[in-house]
Amino acid sequence: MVTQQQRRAETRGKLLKTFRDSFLENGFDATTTQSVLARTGLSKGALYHHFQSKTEIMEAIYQNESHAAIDAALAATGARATHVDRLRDTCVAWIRQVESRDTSRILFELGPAALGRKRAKEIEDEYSLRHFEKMLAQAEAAGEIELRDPKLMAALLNALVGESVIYKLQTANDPIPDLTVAIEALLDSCRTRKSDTR
Amino acid sequence: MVTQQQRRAETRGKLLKTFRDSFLENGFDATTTQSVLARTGLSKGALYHHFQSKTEIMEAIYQNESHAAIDAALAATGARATHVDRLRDTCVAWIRQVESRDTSRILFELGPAALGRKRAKEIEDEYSLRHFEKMLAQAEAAGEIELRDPKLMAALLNALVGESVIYKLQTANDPIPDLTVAIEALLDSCRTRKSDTR
DNA sequence: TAATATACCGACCGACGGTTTGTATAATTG
DNA sequence: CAATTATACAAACCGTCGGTCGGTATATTA
Repeated sequence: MVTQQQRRAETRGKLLKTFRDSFLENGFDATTTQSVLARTGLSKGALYHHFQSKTEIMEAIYQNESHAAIDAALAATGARATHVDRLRDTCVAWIRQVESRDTSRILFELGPAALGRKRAKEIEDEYSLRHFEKMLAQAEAAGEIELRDPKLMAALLNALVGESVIYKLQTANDPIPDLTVAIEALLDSCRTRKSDTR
Repeated sequence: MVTQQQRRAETRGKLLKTFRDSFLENGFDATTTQSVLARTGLSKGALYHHFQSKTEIMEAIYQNESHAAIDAALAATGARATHVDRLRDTCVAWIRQVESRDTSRILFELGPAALGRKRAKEIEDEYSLRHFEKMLAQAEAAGEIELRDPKLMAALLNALVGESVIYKLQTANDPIPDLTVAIEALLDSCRTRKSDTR
């Protein structure tokens, strides 16, 4: 006998996975509930039993992907001499891990298109931006930097990383060398005297 | 007797304006062809006589807005001592002019939602990014800076400005002071020795 | 003035996201 | 271990969307 919990998790997972696959294969516009349901063998009843709307599914996919990407970048960044170093290396790790384009397509195409740029940004802020702010706060607490507007600095760092991902996807060029310099420059601009070694 | 040219321009303009107004009032999702046409008093026939698709209208609106915003920023920036100074001030002017939120809502909400982030970026690149690249090229030609990857630098500048606009819209804070520092830092990082006055 | 091209109307279409009613199966209760 | 209830799903159905198409009135051209 199959328990309901098992069925529930299985069906929900299948729906999420099939939506994600369909988006990556056919793009957002071609990812209709009907076509996805046909692929799963499930019906509308199943879909709207597990989710309230198509948007809710898209949010779930976007959120999963966003969290996973950040976690991976953080995991790829070990201990460093200073918080600023660690912050910079996390940004670089973020870019470097974008080898399979799937993650970034979901973050930069699916998100804004399906949820609107505003809502996508909210979800992003909940997690990704919080990490930037936290790392900046740590660096500030350690006396490495001094920030007038920490939230803006976090947003600017985030923008640089995001733009670099898009750049990496659209051109064949490697943005990492220049991005490293750019981030370094940004962080230098708010370094405190005592830690400024130049 | 009314000439066809007059009618054509008038109707086309009315359609564009009403779509734009409706988006700003009701958001993208609520801006349906039917509701807009009801406001104009025109019919579907008229709409699809002047435009091939709803997307084509959105592109036109987005493009108009994008060009106008850049032109305004450039116009607000007079002569400066160096090309780098002028570039920085153009960025600041860009932000400063975002007082009526209409323009930025169209650039940052309508664009990606209606056209997809990819297409929106293409349109942006055609004009906005070209200007950044040109100004960077001038600065480089004058020996002020030295660039390994001019396209990336233009994209990064663009990202900083874009993010600041969003920040300005979502918070009450003024991003200009910190943004100025950030841009300055970015440009400093690729300054040539001879012009480095620090 | 006759012929043609342009501007527009409005009924119509397929497909979309979403709702609702019905049913088999698992979980709970006495 | 029945009887009842809650869960998981099926599928017919609905309103609305963007878009098409044949027809008509007005302007342009020959």
